[in-house]
Amino acid sequence: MTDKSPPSKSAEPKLRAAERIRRTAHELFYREGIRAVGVDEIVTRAGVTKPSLYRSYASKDELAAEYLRDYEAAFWERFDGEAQVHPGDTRAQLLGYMRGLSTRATKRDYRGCGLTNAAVEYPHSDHPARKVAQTHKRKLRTRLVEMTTAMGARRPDVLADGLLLLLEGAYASGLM
Amino acid sequence: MTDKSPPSKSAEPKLRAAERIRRTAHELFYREGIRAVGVDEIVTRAGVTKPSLYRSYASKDELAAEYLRDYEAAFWERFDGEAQVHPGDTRAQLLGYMRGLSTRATKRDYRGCGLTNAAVEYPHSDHPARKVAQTHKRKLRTRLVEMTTAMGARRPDVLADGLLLLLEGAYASGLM
DNA sequence: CATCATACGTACCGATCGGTAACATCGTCA
DNA sequence: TGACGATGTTACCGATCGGTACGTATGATG
Repeated sequence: MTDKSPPSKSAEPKLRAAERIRRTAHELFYREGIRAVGVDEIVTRAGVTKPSLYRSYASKDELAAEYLRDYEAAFWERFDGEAQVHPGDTRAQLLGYMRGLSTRATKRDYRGCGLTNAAVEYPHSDHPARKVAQTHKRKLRTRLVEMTTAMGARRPDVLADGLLLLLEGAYASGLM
Repeated sequence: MTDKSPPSKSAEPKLRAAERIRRTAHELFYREGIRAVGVDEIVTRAGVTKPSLYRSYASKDELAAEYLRDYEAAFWERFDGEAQVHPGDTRAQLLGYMRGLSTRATKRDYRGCGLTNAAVEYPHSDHPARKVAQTHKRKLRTRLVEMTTAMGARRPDVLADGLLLLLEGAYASGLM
């Protein structure tokens, strides 16, 4: 309403409806779980209609995958953000992320890691959502090995696995 | 068919149908997730019919809660089993459980902790399944504090939380 | 003004969800 | 035998699921 600006020269093919759906789905999927949220509820709360959803997303599963891609992007923003706060100091970067995580995980609306949760909800590896989650966890492990290597760890992969254990433990413990 | 033995003098009020449902539900709920499994699939695979399910269980949610109670019983069996293998040695008991867990968690059909998974699927604390999960995790923490106290830890609760983090991390890491 | 594509809404679809009513059948035990 | 409790059979319910055919508003361009 208050935004009467023209669509500008943005190269984005998607406009307002798709974005509203995207954000509403993100919020609902994270808070209630993907399976627990129907497409009707999404479009209702987004103030749009169902055909608008299916014009931008092939299926609910694809919308879920998109949600997870957004979630992953936000994760890397937080994670890599520490690299800029503590340039060169890998150990401080990790500790920085852990500290931020512990802060977030103790908030009342924390519901764990959206990617891990999706893997719980969709155990089959051929599901779009599961694929995003699985790929991300692999990337994260690779990243952690790079970091522990840079730290000069004697057994970088073992340390990386330990860190992964700690991270997942913090995610899971935060949701209860 | 091959089992023609009479129901014996067992004091169990429940017979064959309820038990078949119980075990089938346990397997399906753990493997596919609770929300992913419909009651029709359960009764079909159990070789019974829907009315039989609802004669023994008030609702699907209650059946899910029952599944989690069974899961929890199996957990304590494993966990307390270590107390008998290493009597008096609390540290060895914990390590023993961790070792057993790491073995199970690396198997291909491992799908994480059923109780944690249920908490992911049902975020609302008024849900029967969620209640079972939440209560269990609290009991486990209490138990861990007792053990770390017995071990003479300087800060038993802090160590217990650390162990809880490790456990949940192992559960979550095992499912991907 | 007429045109035309883009974006959106109305109304509906078949399938499946959890759950139930009513009745037939079976085995057990008195 | 007769009565009873547990189970199976069949058919059904309203609600909700994910998904779609088709008409309508809008806004820029000729």
